[in-house]
Amino acid sequence: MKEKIQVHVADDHKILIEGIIAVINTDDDIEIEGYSLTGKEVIDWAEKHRADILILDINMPHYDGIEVLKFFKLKKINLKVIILSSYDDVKLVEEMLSLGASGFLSKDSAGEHIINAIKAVHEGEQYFSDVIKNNLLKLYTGQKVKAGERPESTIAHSLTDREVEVLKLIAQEYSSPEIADLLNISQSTVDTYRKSLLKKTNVKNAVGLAMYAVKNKII
Amino acid sequence: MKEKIQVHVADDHKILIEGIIAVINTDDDIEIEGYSLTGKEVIDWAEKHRADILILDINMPHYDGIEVLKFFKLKKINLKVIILSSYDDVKLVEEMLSLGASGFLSKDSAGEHIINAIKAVHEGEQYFSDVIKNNLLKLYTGQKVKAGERPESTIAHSLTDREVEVLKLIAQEYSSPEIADLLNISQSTVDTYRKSLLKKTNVKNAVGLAMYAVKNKII
DNA sequence: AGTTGTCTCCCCATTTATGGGGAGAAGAAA
DNA sequence: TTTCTTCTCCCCATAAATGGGGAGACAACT
Repeated sequence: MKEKIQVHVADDHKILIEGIIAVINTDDDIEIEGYSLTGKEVIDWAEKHRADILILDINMPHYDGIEVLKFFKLKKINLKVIILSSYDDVKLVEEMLSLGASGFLSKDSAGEHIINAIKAVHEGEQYFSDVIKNNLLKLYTGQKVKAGERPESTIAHSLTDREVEVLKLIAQEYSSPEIADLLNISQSTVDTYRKSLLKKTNVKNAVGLAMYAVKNKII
Repeated sequence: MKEKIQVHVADDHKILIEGIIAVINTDDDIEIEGYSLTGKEVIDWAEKHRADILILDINMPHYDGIEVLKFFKLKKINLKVIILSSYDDVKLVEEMLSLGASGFLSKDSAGEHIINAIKAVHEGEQYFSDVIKNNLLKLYTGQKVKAGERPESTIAHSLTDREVEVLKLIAQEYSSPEIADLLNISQSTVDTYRKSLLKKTNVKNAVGLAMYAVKNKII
Protein backbone atom coordinates (compact mmCIF):
# COMPACT_ATOMS: atom_id res chain seq x y z
CA MET A 1 0.00 0.00 0.00
CA LYS A 2 1.51 3.24 -1.11
CA GLU A 3 1.71 6.37 1.00
CA LYS A 4 -0.72 9.19 0.49
CA ILE A 5 0.30 12.45 -1.15
CA GLN A 6 0.76 15.06 1.56
CA VAL A 7 -0.66 18.48 0.70
CA HIS A 8 -0.29 21.80 2.47
CA VAL A 9 -2.69 24.64 1.56
CA ALA A 10 -1.97 28.36 1.86
CA ASP A 11 -4.66 30.97 1.32
CA ASP A 12 -5.89 33.90 3.33
CA HIS A 13 -9.53 32.92 2.94
CA LYS A 14 -10.36 30.25 5.42
CA ILE A 15 -13.55 29.30 3.68
CA LEU A 16 -11.63 28.59 0.52
CA ILE A 17 -9.20 26.42 2.42
CA GLU A 18 -12.08 24.48 3.88
CA GLY A 19 -13.43 24.00 0.38
CA ILE A 20 -10.15 22.62 -0.86
CA ILE A 21 -9.86 20.33 2.14
CA ALA A 22 -13.37 19.07 1.56
CA VAL A 23 -12.60 18.32 -2.07
CA ILE A 24 -9.30 16.65 -1.34
CA ASN A 25 -10.83 14.47 1.32
CA THR A 26 -12.95 12.84 -1.34
CA ASP A 27 -9.82 11.30 -2.82
CA ASP A 28 -8.12 8.35 -1.18
CA ASP A 29 -4.63 9.02 -2.52
CA ILE A 30 -4.24 12.50 -1.09
CA GLU A 31 -4.36 13.93 2.38
CA ILE A 32 -4.04 17.36 3.93
CA GLU A 33 -0.90 17.94 5.94
CA GLY A 34 -2.02 21.35 7.17
CA TYR A 35 -2.69 24.88 6.09
CA SER A 36 -1.44 28.46 6.38
CA LEU A 37 -3.31 31.74 6.28
CA THR A 38 -0.48 34.11 5.39
CA GLY A 39 2.77 34.03 3.50
CA LYS A 40 4.62 34.35 6.76
CA GLU A 41 2.94 31.26 8.11
CA VAL A 42 3.96 29.35 5.00
CA ILE A 43 7.57 30.39 5.42
CA ASP A 44 7.57 29.50 9.09
CA TRP A 45 5.99 26.19 8.29
CA ALA A 46 8.47 25.42 5.54
CA GLU A 47 11.38 25.89 7.93
CA LYS A 48 10.39 22.89 9.97
CA HIS A 49 7.87 20.80 8.10
CA ARG A 50 7.49 19.17 4.76
CA ALA A 51 4.76 18.04 2.39
CA ASP A 52 4.73 16.71 -1.15
CA ILE A 53 2.70 19.54 -2.60
CA LEU A 54 2.01 23.10 -1.57
CA ILE A 55 -1.09 24.79 -2.92
CA LEU A 56 -0.28 28.47 -2.79
CA ASP A 57 -2.45 31.54 -3.27
CA ILE A 58 -0.66 34.42 -4.95
CA ASN A 59 -2.53 37.14 -3.20
CA MET A 60 -1.93 36.93 0.52
CA PRO A 61 -1.15 39.43 3.25
CA HIS A 62 2.27 39.36 4.89
CA TYR A 63 4.39 38.04 2.03
CA ASP A 64 2.53 37.15 -1.13
CA GLY A 65 2.93 34.02 -3.19
CA ILE A 66 5.83 35.36 -5.20
CA GLU A 67 7.73 36.33 -2.11
CA VAL A 68 7.16 32.86 -0.74
CA LEU A 69 8.52 31.30 -3.93
CA LYS A 70 11.54 33.59 -3.78
CA PHE A 71 12.13 32.48 -0.23
CA PHE A 72 12.01 28.83 -1.25
CA LYS A 73 14.49 29.48 -4.02
CA LEU A 74 16.81 31.35 -1.71
CA LYS A 75 16.70 28.67 0.96
CA LYS A 76 16.85 25.96 -1.69
CA ILE A 77 13.69 24.45 -0.34
CA ASN A 78 12.50 21.86 -2.78
CA LEU A 79 8.75 21.64 -2.79
CA LYS A 80 6.27 21.17 -5.60
CA VAL A 81 4.06 24.22 -5.71
CA ILE A 82 0.67 24.65 -7.37
CA ILE A 83 -0.34 28.28 -7.71
CA LEU A 84 -3.93 29.20 -7.01
CA SER A 85 -4.74 32.33 -8.96
CA SER A 86 -7.75 34.43 -9.73
CA TYR A 87 -8.60 36.17 -12.98
CA ASP A 88 -5.68 37.55 -14.85
CA ASP A 89 -2.48 36.81 -13.08
CA VAL A 90 -1.34 35.37 -16.34
CA LYS A 91 1.48 37.79 -16.77
CA LEU A 92 3.05 36.38 -13.67
CA VAL A 93 3.05 32.81 -14.87
CA GLU A 94 6.47 33.01 -16.47
CA GLU A 95 7.95 34.61 -13.42
CA MET A 96 6.45 32.01 -11.16
CA LEU A 97 7.56 29.16 -13.36
CA SER A 98 11.09 30.47 -13.19
CA LEU A 99 10.69 30.61 -9.44
CA GLY A 100 9.84 26.93 -9.41
CA ALA A 101 6.07 26.68 -9.53
CA SER A 102 4.78 23.48 -11.10
CA GLY A 103 1.11 24.13 -11.67
CA PHE A 104 -1.52 26.81 -12.01
CA LEU A 105 -5.10 26.47 -10.94
CA SER A 106 -7.70 29.16 -11.45
CA LYS A 107 -9.98 29.76 -8.51
CA ASP A 108 -12.81 29.77 -11.00
CA SER A 109 -12.23 26.17 -11.92
CA ALA A 110 -14.19 23.46 -10.21
CA GLY A 111 -12.70 21.77 -7.23
CA GLU A 112 -12.31 18.45 -9.00
CA HIS A 113 -9.46 19.87 -11.04
CA ILE A 114 -7.45 20.21 -7.89
CA ILE A 115 -7.22 16.46 -7.60
CA ASN A 116 -5.93 16.15 -11.16
CA ALA A 117 -3.47 18.97 -10.63
CA ILE A 118 -2.08 17.45 -7.47
CA LYS A 119 -1.63 14.03 -9.04
CA ALA A 120 -0.05 15.41 -12.19
CA VAL A 121 2.38 17.60 -10.32
CA HIS A 122 3.21 14.79 -7.94
CA GLU A 123 4.19 12.69 -10.96
CA GLY A 124 6.58 15.44 -11.99
CA GLU A 125 4.39 16.96 -14.68
CA GLN A 126 3.28 20.54 -14.99
CA TYR A 127 -0.38 21.40 -14.71
CA PHE A 128 -2.26 24.41 -16.07
CA SER A 129 -5.98 24.84 -15.68
CA ASP A 130 -7.93 25.62 -18.83
CA VAL A 131 -8.63 29.19 -17.86
CA ILE A 132 -4.94 29.87 -17.42
CA LYS A 133 -4.08 28.12 -20.67
CA ASN A 134 -6.62 30.19 -22.57
CA ASN A 135 -5.44 33.41 -21.07
CA LEU A 136 -1.84 32.57 -21.82
CA LEU A 137 -2.80 31.89 -25.40
CA LYS A 138 -4.64 35.20 -25.64
CA LEU A 139 -1.68 37.01 -24.21
CA TYR A 140 0.67 35.59 -26.80
CA THR A 141 -1.58 35.63 -29.85
CA GLY A 142 -3.37 38.87 -29.18
CA GLN A 143 -0.23 40.86 -29.56
CA LYS A 144 -0.05 41.49 -33.27
CA VAL A 145 3.69 41.15 -33.48
CA LYS A 146 4.79 42.66 -36.77
CA ALA A 147 7.47 40.89 -38.74
CA GLY A 148 10.90 42.02 -37.81
CA GLU A 149 9.75 43.48 -34.57
CA ARG A 150 10.55 41.98 -31.27
CA PRO A 151 7.51 41.61 -29.08
CA GLU A 152 7.80 43.74 -26.04
CA SER A 153 8.39 41.59 -23.10
CA THR A 154 4.96 40.43 -22.08
CA ILE A 155 5.95 39.75 -18.57
CA ALA A 156 6.46 42.51 -16.16
CA HIS A 157 10.03 43.63 -16.06
CA SER A 158 11.07 42.28 -12.79
CA LEU A 159 10.62 44.93 -10.21
CA THR A 160 13.12 45.04 -7.42
CA ASP A 161 12.03 44.33 -3.86
CA ARG A 162 12.19 47.95 -2.92
CA GLU A 163 10.23 49.00 -5.98
CA VAL A 164 7.50 46.58 -5.07
CA GLU A 165 7.41 47.97 -1.56
CA VAL A 166 6.98 51.47 -2.89
CA LEU A 167 4.42 50.33 -5.44
CA LYS A 168 2.32 48.72 -2.75
CA LEU A 169 2.24 51.92 -0.76
CA ILE A 170 1.41 54.02 -3.81
CA ALA A 171 -1.50 51.72 -4.52
CA GLN A 172 -2.66 52.26 -0.96
CA GLU A 173 -3.01 55.99 -1.51
CA TYR A 174 0.16 57.03 0.22
CA SER A 175 1.93 60.14 -1.10
CA SER A 176 5.67 60.31 -1.65
CA PRO A 177 6.38 62.16 1.60
CA GLU A 178 4.34 59.60 3.48
CA ILE A 179 6.12 56.71 1.82
CA ALA A 180 9.49 58.28 2.57
CA ASP A 181 8.45 58.45 6.17
CA LEU A 182 7.15 54.90 6.29
CA LEU A 183 10.27 53.44 4.73
CA ASN A 184 12.69 55.80 6.44
CA ILE A 185 14.25 57.02 3.22
CA SER A 186 14.30 60.47 1.68
CA GLN A 187 11.56 61.72 -0.55
CA SER A 188 14.07 61.98 -3.37
CA THR A 189 14.58 58.27 -3.20
CA VAL A 190 10.88 57.61 -3.30
CA ASP A 191 10.64 59.84 -6.34
CA THR A 192 13.41 57.87 -7.98
CA TYR A 193 11.41 54.69 -7.42
CA ARG A 194 8.31 56.33 -8.83
CA LYS A 195 10.19 57.20 -12.00
CA SER A 196 11.63 53.75 -12.34
CA LEU A 197 8.24 52.14 -11.70
CA LEU A 198 6.62 54.33 -14.36
CA LYS A 199 9.26 53.30 -16.86
CA LYS A 200 9.22 49.61 -16.06
CA THR A 201 5.47 49.23 -16.00
CA ASN A 202 4.92 51.53 -18.95
CA VAL A 203 2.02 53.43 -17.43
CA LYS A 204 1.40 57.15 -17.28
CA ASN A 205 0.93 58.03 -13.64
CA ALA A 206 0.24 56.87 -10.11
CA VAL A 207 -3.21 55.69 -11.08
CA GLY A 208 -1.65 53.47 -13.71
CA LEU A 209 0.73 52.09 -11.12
CA ALA A 210 -2.16 51.29 -8.81
CA MET A 211 -4.01 49.51 -11.58
CA TYR A 212 -0.87 47.62 -12.46
CA ALA A 213 -0.56 46.56 -8.84
CA VAL A 214 -4.13 45.35 -8.82
CA LYS A 215 -3.81 43.41 -12.06
CA ASN A 216 -0.63 41.76 -10.93
CA LYS A 217 -1.94 41.05 -7.47
CA ILE A 218 0.87 42.98 -5.93
CA ILE A 219 -1.46 44.41 -3.38
CA MET B 1 -39.95 17.45 12.77
CA LYS B 2 -39.34 20.91 11.42
CA GLU B 3 -38.31 21.69 7.89
CA LYS B 4 -34.70 22.46 7.07
CA ILE B 5 -33.56 25.97 6.20
CA GLN B 6 -33.07 26.19 2.45
CA VAL B 7 -29.96 28.08 1.37
CA HIS B 8 -28.85 29.25 -2.06
CA VAL B 9 -25.22 30.29 -2.56
CA ALA B 10 -23.93 32.77 -5.14
CA ASP B 11 -20.23 33.31 -5.74
CA ASP B 12 -18.05 33.28 -8.80
CA HIS B 13 -15.46 31.04 -7.20
CA LYS B 14 -16.63 27.49 -7.39
CA ILE B 15 -14.15 26.31 -4.85
CA LEU B 16 -15.52 28.74 -2.32
CA ILE B 17 -19.04 27.52 -3.01
CA GLU B 18 -17.93 23.98 -2.44
CA GLY B 19 -16.40 25.05 0.84
CA ILE B 20 -19.61 26.65 1.98
CA ILE B 21 -21.60 23.62 0.95
CA ALA B 22 -19.23 21.37 2.83
CA VAL B 23 -19.58 23.47 5.97
CA ILE B 24 -23.34 23.71 5.74
CA ASN B 25 -23.69 19.99 5.26
CA THR B 26 -22.27 19.48 8.72
CA ASP B 27 -25.41 21.05 10.18
CA ASP B 28 -28.66 19.13 10.31
CA ASP B 29 -30.97 22.14 10.28
CA ILE B 30 -29.75 23.62 7.02
CA GLU B 31 -29.57 22.36 3.48
CA ILE B 32 -28.33 23.72 0.18
CA GLU B 33 -31.01 24.49 -2.36
CA GLY B 34 -28.52 25.26 -5.13
CA TYR B 35 -25.91 27.74 -6.25
CA SER B 36 -25.15 30.41 -8.85
CA LEU B 37 -21.86 31.51 -10.33
CA THR B 38 -22.80 34.98 -11.60
CA GLY B 39 -25.22 37.73 -10.72
CA LYS B 40 -27.19 36.93 -13.82
CA GLU B 41 -27.66 33.35 -12.71
CA VAL B 42 -28.93 34.58 -9.36
CA ILE B 43 -31.47 36.82 -11.00
CA ASP B 44 -32.62 34.09 -13.36
CA TRP B 45 -32.87 31.70 -10.45
CA ALA B 46 -34.84 34.16 -8.34
CA GLU B 47 -37.47 34.54 -11.06
CA LYS B 48 -38.60 30.96 -10.66
CA HIS B 49 -37.21 29.51 -7.48
CA ARG B 50 -37.14 30.28 -3.81
CA ALA B 51 -35.02 29.59 -0.76
CA ASP B 52 -35.02 30.88 2.80
CA ILE B 53 -31.60 32.43 2.65
CA LEU B 54 -29.35 33.65 -0.13
CA ILE B 55 -25.62 33.88 0.52
CA LEU B 56 -24.41 36.49 -1.92
CA ASP B 57 -20.91 37.52 -2.93
CA ILE B 58 -20.59 41.23 -3.67
CA ASN B 59 -17.92 40.90 -6.24
CA MET B 60 -19.21 38.87 -9.17
CA PRO B 61 -19.05 39.17 -12.93
CA HIS B 62 -22.27 39.91 -14.83
CA TYR B 63 -24.18 41.91 -12.24
CA ASP B 64 -22.52 42.29 -8.89
CA GLY B 65 -24.11 41.81 -5.50
CA ILE B 66 -25.47 45.32 -5.31
CA GLU B 67 -27.14 45.07 -8.66
CA VAL B 68 -28.71 41.81 -7.58
CA LEU B 69 -30.06 43.45 -4.43
CA LYS B 70 -31.42 46.34 -6.47
CA PHE B 71 -33.16 43.86 -8.73
CA PHE B 72 -34.76 42.15 -5.74
CA LYS B 73 -35.97 45.46 -4.43
CA LEU B 74 -37.35 46.45 -7.80
CA LYS B 75 -39.17 43.18 -8.27
CA LYS B 76 -40.21 43.15 -4.63
CA ILE B 77 -38.60 39.78 -4.18
CA ASN B 78 -38.50 39.05 -0.51
CA LEU B 79 -35.49 36.98 0.36
CA LYS B 80 -33.16 37.06 3.32
CA VAL B 81 -29.70 37.85 2.04
CA ILE B 82 -26.35 37.35 3.74
CA ILE B 83 -23.56 39.27 2.05
CA LEU B 84 -20.21 37.58 1.65
CA SER B 85 -17.56 40.24 1.48
CA SER B 86 -13.83 40.40 1.34
CA TYR B 87 -11.61 42.88 3.07
CA ASP B 88 -12.94 46.35 3.21
CA ASP B 89 -16.25 46.58 1.48
CA VAL B 90 -17.40 48.10 4.72
CA LYS B 91 -18.31 51.36 3.15
CA LEU B 92 -21.00 49.56 1.25
CA VAL B 93 -22.66 48.04 4.29
CA GLU B 94 -25.15 50.85 4.78
CA GLU B 95 -26.10 50.83 1.16
CA MET B 96 -26.64 47.12 1.20
CA LEU B 97 -28.62 47.24 4.41
CA SER B 98 -30.91 49.78 2.81
CA LEU B 99 -31.22 47.43 -0.13
CA GLY B 100 -32.43 44.71 2.19
CA ALA B 101 -29.39 42.68 3.16
CA SER B 102 -29.69 40.98 6.54
CA GLY B 103 -26.18 39.83 7.31
CA PHE B 104 -22.53 40.30 6.51
CA LEU B 105 -19.90 37.61 6.57
CA SER B 106 -16.25 38.24 5.89
CA LYS B 107 -14.56 35.69 3.69
CA ASP B 108 -11.73 35.74 6.17
CA SER B 109 -13.90 34.36 8.90
CA ALA B 110 -14.00 30.65 9.53
CA GLY B 111 -16.70 28.60 7.92
CA GLU B 112 -18.42 27.81 11.20
CA HIS B 113 -19.69 31.37 11.40
CA ILE B 114 -21.80 30.74 8.34
CA ILE B 115 -24.00 28.40 10.33
CA ASN B 116 -24.56 31.00 13.03
CA ALA B 117 -25.25 33.67 10.46
CA ILE B 118 -27.80 31.58 8.62
CA LYS B 119 -29.65 30.64 11.79
CA ALA B 120 -29.66 34.19 13.12
CA VAL B 121 -30.90 35.67 9.89
CA HIS B 122 -33.49 32.96 9.53
CA GLU B 123 -34.83 33.98 12.94
CA GLY B 124 -35.20 37.50 11.66
CA GLU B 125 -32.08 38.91 13.29
CA GLN B 126 -29.22 40.71 11.62
CA TYR B 127 -25.78 39.17 11.60
CA PHE B 128 -22.40 40.86 11.26
CA SER B 129 -19.16 38.93 11.41
CA ASP B 130 -16.53 40.25 13.80
CA VAL B 131 -14.28 41.51 11.06
CA ILE B 132 -17.08 43.57 9.60
CA LYS B 133 -18.10 44.85 13.00
CA ASN B 134 -14.56 45.94 13.78
CA ASN B 135 -14.16 47.66 10.46
CA LEU B 136 -17.49 49.41 10.86
CA LEU B 137 -16.38 50.58 14.26
CA LYS B 138 -13.12 51.87 12.83
CA LEU B 139 -14.99 53.65 10.13
CA TYR B 140 -17.21 55.42 12.62
CA THR B 141 -14.73 56.10 15.35
CA GLY B 142 -11.89 57.02 13.04
CA GLN B 143 -13.94 60.00 12.03
CA LYS B 144 -13.64 62.11 15.12
CA VAL B 145 -17.23 63.20 15.20
CA LYS B 146 -17.42 66.32 17.32
CA ALA B 147 -20.32 66.77 19.69
CA GLY B 148 -23.23 68.41 18.02
CA GLU B 149 -22.04 67.47 14.62
CA ARG B 150 -23.69 64.81 12.56
CA PRO B 151 -21.25 62.32 11.14
CA GLU B 152 -20.88 62.73 7.44
CA SER B 153 -22.62 59.96 5.68
CA THR B 154 -20.13 57.15 5.47
CA ILE B 155 -21.70 55.44 2.54
CA ALA B 156 -20.85 56.38 -0.94
CA HIS B 157 -22.97 59.31 -1.93
CA SER B 158 -24.47 58.43 -5.20
CA LEU B 159 -22.27 59.89 -7.88
CA THR B 160 -23.81 61.93 -10.64
CA ASP B 161 -23.55 60.83 -14.26
CA ARG B 162 -20.92 63.38 -15.03
CA GLU B 163 -18.91 62.48 -11.98
CA VAL B 164 -18.91 58.84 -13.05
CA GLU B 165 -17.73 59.87 -16.50
CA VAL B 166 -14.83 61.76 -15.01
CA LEU B 167 -14.08 58.97 -12.57
CA LYS B 168 -13.86 56.44 -15.37
CA LEU B 169 -11.35 58.59 -17.20
CA ILE B 170 -9.29 59.19 -14.08
CA ALA B 171 -9.14 55.45 -13.54
CA GLN B 172 -7.89 55.11 -17.10
CA GLU B 173 -4.86 57.25 -16.35
CA TYR B 174 -6.09 60.42 -17.97
CA SER B 175 -4.94 63.72 -16.48
CA SER B 176 -7.28 66.63 -15.84
CA PRO B 177 -6.27 68.55 -18.98
CA GLU B 178 -6.83 65.43 -21.05
CA ILE B 179 -10.21 64.80 -19.47
CA ALA B 180 -11.22 68.41 -20.08
CA ASP B 181 -10.33 67.92 -23.70
CA LEU B 182 -12.16 64.62 -24.02
CA LEU B 183 -15.35 65.95 -22.45
CA ASN B 184 -15.12 69.40 -23.99
CA ILE B 185 -15.28 71.22 -20.70
CA SER B 186 -12.77 73.44 -18.96
CA GLN B 187 -10.06 72.07 -16.75
CA SER B 188 -11.58 73.99 -13.85
CA THR B 189 -14.70 71.95 -14.19
CA VAL B 190 -12.76 68.72 -14.22
CA ASP B 191 -11.00 69.85 -11.07
CA THR B 192 -14.33 70.57 -9.48
CA TYR B 193 -15.39 67.01 -10.23
CA ARG B 194 -12.16 65.68 -8.82
CA LYS B 195 -12.81 67.51 -5.57
CA SER B 196 -16.37 66.33 -5.35
CA LEU B 197 -15.34 62.75 -6.13
CA LEU B 198 -12.69 62.83 -3.41
CA LYS B 199 -15.25 64.03 -0.91
CA LYS B 200 -17.98 61.64 -1.88
CA THR B 201 -15.82 58.55 -2.01
CA ASN B 202 -13.78 59.54 1.00
CA VAL B 203 -10.42 58.62 -0.48
CA LYS B 204 -7.20 60.59 -0.45
CA ASN B 205 -6.15 60.97 -4.05
CA ALA B 206 -6.51 59.87 -7.65
CA VAL B 207 -5.16 56.45 -6.80
CA GLY B 208 -7.92 56.06 -4.25
CA LEU B 209 -10.46 57.07 -6.86
CA ALA B 210 -9.14 54.47 -9.25
CA MET B 211 -9.32 51.78 -6.58
CA TYR B 212 -12.84 52.89 -5.73
CA ALA B 213 -13.76 52.58 -9.39
CA VAL B 214 -12.35 49.08 -9.50
CA LYS B 215 -14.08 47.94 -6.34
CA ASN B 216 -17.39 49.33 -7.46
CA LYS B 217 -17.07 47.96 -10.95
CA ILE B 218 -17.34 51.41 -12.43
CA ILE B 219 -14.66 50.65 -14.95
C1' DA C 1 -42.36 80.94 -5.35
C1' DG C 2 -38.82 78.71 -3.35
C1' DT C 3 -35.74 74.92 -2.82
C1' DT C 4 -32.70 71.48 -4.47
C1' DG C 5 -29.49 69.15 -7.52
C1' DT C 6 -26.57 69.14 -11.42
C1' DC C 7 -23.39 71.12 -14.55
C1' DT C 8 -20.51 74.61 -15.47
C1' DC C 9 -16.71 77.98 -14.54
C1' DC C 10 -13.55 80.92 -11.81
C1' DC C 11 -10.41 82.85 -7.94
C1' DC C 12 -6.85 81.83 -4.59
C1' DA C 13 -2.86 79.00 -2.71
C1' DT C 14 0.00 74.90 -1.51
C1' DT C 15 1.49 70.33 -2.10
C1' DT C 16 2.58 66.37 -5.19
C1' DA C 17 3.91 64.32 -9.21
C1' DT C 18 6.45 63.93 -13.26
C1' DG C 19 10.76 64.17 -16.23
C1' DG C 20 15.60 64.99 -17.03
C1' DG C 21 19.99 64.63 -15.42
C1' DG C 22 23.93 62.85 -12.25
C1' DA C 23 26.29 60.07 -8.58
C1' DG C 24 28.17 57.40 -4.51
C1' DA C 25 28.16 52.90 -1.66
C1' DA C 26 27.62 48.10 -1.26
C1' DG C 27 27.35 43.66 -2.95
C1' DA C 28 26.94 40.10 -6.27
C1' DA C 29 28.45 38.19 -10.40
C1' DA C 30 31.48 37.45 -14.33
C1' DT D 1 39.43 43.09 -11.12
C1' DT D 2 35.90 44.82 -13.53
C1' DT D 3 31.08 45.03 -14.34
C1' DC D 4 26.37 45.10 -13.04
C1' DT D 5 22.51 45.71 -10.03
C1' DT D 6 20.37 47.68 -6.33
C1' DC D 7 19.63 51.17 -3.09
C1' DT D 8 20.33 55.60 -1.89
C1' DC D 9 20.38 60.72 -2.57
C1' DC D 10 20.62 65.16 -5.03
C1' DC D 11 20.05 69.05 -8.68
C1' DC D 12 17.01 71.24 -11.96
C1' DA D 13 12.35 72.48 -13.83
C1' DT D 14 7.45 72.12 -15.18
C1' DA D 15 2.93 69.94 -14.88
C1' DA D 16 -0.63 68.19 -12.16
C1' DA D 17 -3.30 67.55 -8.11
C1' DT D 18 -5.34 69.03 -3.96
C1' DG D 19 -8.13 72.26 -0.84
C1' DG D 20 -10.76 76.36 0.10
C1' DG D 21 -13.90 79.54 -1.42
C1' DG D 22 -17.69 81.48 -4.62
C1' DA D 23 -21.16 81.68 -8.42
C1' DG D 24 -24.32 81.58 -12.63
C1' DA D 25 -27.66 78.69 -15.58
C1' DC D 26 -31.03 75.41 -15.79
C1' DA D 27 -34.31 71.84 -14.75
C1' DA D 28 -37.07 69.47 -11.47
C1' DC D 29 -39.61 69.08 -7.80
C1' DT D 30 -42.57 71.06 -3.47
